[in-house]
Order: sequence, then C-alpha cells, then structure tokens
Amino acid sequence: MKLNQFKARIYKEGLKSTRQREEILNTFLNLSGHKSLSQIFSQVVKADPKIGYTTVYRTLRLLTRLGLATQRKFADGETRYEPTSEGTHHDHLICLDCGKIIEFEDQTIEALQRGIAQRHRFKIFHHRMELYGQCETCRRKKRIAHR
Amino acid sequence: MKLNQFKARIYKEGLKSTRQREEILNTFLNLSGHKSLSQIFSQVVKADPKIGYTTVYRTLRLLTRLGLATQRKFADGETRYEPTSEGTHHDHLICLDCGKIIEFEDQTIEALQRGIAQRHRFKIFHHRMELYGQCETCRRKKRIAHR
DNA sequence: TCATTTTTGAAATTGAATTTCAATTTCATT
DNA sequence: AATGAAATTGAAATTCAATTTCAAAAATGA
Repeated sequence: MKLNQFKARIYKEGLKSTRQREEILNTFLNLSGHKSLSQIFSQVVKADPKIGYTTVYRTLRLLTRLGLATQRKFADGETRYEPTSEGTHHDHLICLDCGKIIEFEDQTIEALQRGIAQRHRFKIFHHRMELYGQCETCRRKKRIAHR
Repeated sequence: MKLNQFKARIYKEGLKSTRQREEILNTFLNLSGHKSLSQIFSQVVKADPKIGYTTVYRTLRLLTRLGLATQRKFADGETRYEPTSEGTHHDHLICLDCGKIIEFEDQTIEALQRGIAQRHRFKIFHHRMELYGQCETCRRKKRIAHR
C-alpha cells in the first residue's frame, strides 16, 4: 500500500498527515486514467462530503511535488492528473469525440527525439507527444448516424 | 501579398473587410514565430492605438478559422498564434529558460506515429510533439553563473 | 495538556478567454 | 451621395479554472 510511503514522505518534508490527505490519495489511486480536478473532487466528495475543493487541489499539487502524481495538459486546456506509474514514460492517443485516452510508448520515436535534440544542442528534460483523432468506436457510430 | 486572398475569403464568407482586420493581419504576418495574443495586441496598438484587444482576439480566431493562422498551446498554458506556412507541419523544441522555440520536422517519426495510430485503429486528425529542455546558450550561461 | 506549526475550507482574487451590447462601420442598393 | 440592413467594433462585463487569503480547526512534539 502506498499510504505508508506517502506518510513517510509527508513527515520527511515536515508536513502533517491528515484524514483529508489520506482520503484524497486513496480515492486518487483508485481512479484510473487521466482525471481532471473536478472529476477527482466529485469522487472524493462521495467518500467524505466535508472535504473542500481547495484541499483536493492542494493535495494533488502536493502529490505532484512528491512524485506520486503527474500533471498533464492536453489541448482542451484542462489540467489532468494521473497516478505516477514508476519508470514508465508514455505518450497519448486521444479521441476527439468521446475523450478516450490510450497510452502508448515507442522506443524508436524516443531515440529519434534524442537525436533531434542533440542536433540542436538541446538538453531535453521532458517531452510530450499527443495524437488527436477518432477511435474506432466513434468512427463506426458516425458511419451509422450518417445513413 | 496575402491581403487580397484574405479579402476574397472574407467576402466569400459573407463577412466584411475592415481597416482593423487588415491592420491586424498585416501586423500578424510580419511577426515571426509563435506569439501570444497580448504580444500581437501590443504590436497592433503601435500601428493603430484605437484598435481594441477584443478585436485582435476575434480577428486571430477568424484567421484561425480561415486557415491563415494556427493556434498552439504549449505547457505554459498561454495560447499562441503562428502564421500558417502552407503545407509544412512541424513540431517544437522549447527552451524552458529563455522560451526560445525551434521548429523541426521528422518524417520518420511521422511515419511511426501513423503506424501507432493504425495499430490502435485510430484515425488521426492532428498531433503535437514538444520537446522541453534547455538550449545551448542557456546551458552555457548557467555553467558560468555556477562558478 | 499546552504550545507551535500546519492544514483546512469558504470566500476572494487572478488572469486569460469569451460574451454582451450600444455605437459605429461596411457595402449593396437606391 | 444617401439609405438601411447586416456585420463589426471596443469597452466593460462575464466566465471559468487556477490560485491565494485568512480565520478557525487539527496535528504533532514537548
């Protein structure tokens, strides 16, 4: 369970472990995929209606700072959070109709990116690559709707 | 000159050609790179102090709709606009220290992306790829500052 | 328990994006 | 050149997510 790791990190930083933080972390870890703050908030509220939006916001920032969450900004502008799954970087395939997000990884592309950076004498810290389109399900739906 | 093409498109859409729109387009086309709305606005104001922020905003949206401008959202959250240079898609290398943006293109990566999409049965409309890091100039500066 | 420090949460603030609306401008038609 | 319908302008207002403020509440260590 990650909760203990979390508490340990919290103490090390001179911060305090609270009911709210534990509840938010727990909810967040059980939520799959890339969730917006309001999505996370509405889930947290179900578990404890007393927890405020601000606290969820601050806790997600804290988790990001501690490396337990990763922030993502896609083209729609809303910030999304995802539990950090250790060591695996990945990119995204996003359906513009239904919002589905598929993760993928491609070592060849990563290598080519390193080459490009080197050629321009850049030192890369991170990157993002997103492919926007339509998933098969939505394409089928549209085809039917058009009849 | 693109101005005439612009007027033609304007009329075709049932819209009207105005002093403001011409001035904004003109300023925008002479501005290189990826500019934020406020950067474009402050440049437009130099040419004509009477032109309002809202008009610049709406004109950039219009240009985007007409395909003369391309909207970009990088990780800093601010929307940037770039004149559409026909036919050439490109990706970006961004310096996190000085904000410099370098454009690049890599056909091999593009091909690999198409392969990934196909494997997931996605139909891709567009994509974005951004490499964030530090350019050579800033790396040198920092090295000196550390002494 | 007490004292200190952090956290909480409602409300306020920020800042960019977008909308509103009355006044103005464009342009096709006289 | 004058007219009028339709579009445009620009200042101000609004929206909306992100972020900050601050007094009250909770957590930790002595």
